Amino acid sequence: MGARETREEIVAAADDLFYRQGFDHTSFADIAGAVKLSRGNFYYHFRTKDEILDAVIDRRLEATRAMLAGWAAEGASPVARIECFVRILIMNQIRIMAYGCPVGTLCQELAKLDHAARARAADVFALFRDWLTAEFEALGAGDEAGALALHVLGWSQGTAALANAFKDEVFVRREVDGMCAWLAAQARRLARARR
Amino acid sequence: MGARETREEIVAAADDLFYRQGFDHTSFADIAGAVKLSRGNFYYHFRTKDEILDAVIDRRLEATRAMLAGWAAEGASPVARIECFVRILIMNQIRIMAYGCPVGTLCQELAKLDHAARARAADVFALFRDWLTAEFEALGAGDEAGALALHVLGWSQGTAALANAFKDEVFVRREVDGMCAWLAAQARRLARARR
DNA sequence: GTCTATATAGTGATAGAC
DNA sequence: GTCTATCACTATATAGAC
Repeated sequence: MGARETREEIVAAADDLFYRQGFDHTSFADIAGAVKLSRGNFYYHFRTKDEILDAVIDRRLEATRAMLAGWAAEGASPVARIECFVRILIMNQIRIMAYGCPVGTLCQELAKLDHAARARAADVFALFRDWLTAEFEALGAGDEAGALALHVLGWSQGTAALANAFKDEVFVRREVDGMCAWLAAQARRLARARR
Repeated sequence: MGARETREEIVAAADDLFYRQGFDHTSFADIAGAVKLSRGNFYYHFRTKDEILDAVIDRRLEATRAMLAGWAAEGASPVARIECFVRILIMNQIRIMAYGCPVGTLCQELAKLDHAARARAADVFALFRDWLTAEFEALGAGDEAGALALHVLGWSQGTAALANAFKDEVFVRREVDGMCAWLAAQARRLARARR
């Protein structure tokens, strides 16, 4: 097999394992086993664990950009597009209840490890923040857009954290509905202010 | 030194290290070093790492009960008492920006490790949830109390998660103000409904 | 590009002297 | 109650054969 394809298989497997088991708790042997490679051969593709982490973060940044671009095309209005973001809590509910939010949990783990890649992991959060900010600007939020974006992002993070701790589907549904209602209220308020 | 005191020193050191470095990443050697014990002697006090974790969770449960009891005595009204909870985001801001919320991060790590103590770690969350629920009931929220409690708890979790990722003090301040304003609005709404 | 074999360091955990 | 010495295991990482 070509080195390029093998490398990508490794990164995909590492991405999944880092999410489900955590970065520190996932060994080279785990990843090598998942792609059916010997540990020796593994080092031909990646020399250090930090190199794999960098590649995984790159992959997540790219996947996030693609997802955000998809929502931008899918939603007819800023409200509809922001609702796409909110709904990932429902769409990924089972995985979130089991393993938490992939973005938030990696950031938190790297913070505890005091890892050099900590800032790059937070860049995934920044992609969401900037995308949401642009949508709130399109809604006419002006200077307020950044604050509204962080509020929605934080709200969804908190919902994911408690979904993981309590495994309460009703809670998740209720918070998502609350977010959508809040979003509609903000849209009305901003529309009034614009007149 | 008495075994009791040594044991408590170990648990206090482990509590701190588990918070700052994570449970899995903290070794026996780290804890033994922090309390200036040899690793051999260490095993006289705790036979397994899971035993230390159990003791740390017990300690956190006890500390949380004491804190909640303190707030119950301190605040003159349910709103004032719930504001005590909200303000821990400000009081512990520096540590939260560095290491996240102690409760949330331990729950998330144990979830990834698929650790047996996962449910007991979530019990600390449950203490906050039940205390907040009782306060919202005192505010006249009735059946709604549990949902309002989880909403505040989730909001503070999300704020802690993003505070850790972005280290943005202005954001934390703004969300805390937002929580207090939301709380006041809920109190007004419930007071109206009671009339 | 893939493998086996191996070096080195750290882990949780135990035994037994003092 | 505290220590040193040690065990079995796993981790990252390397060397070199094929």
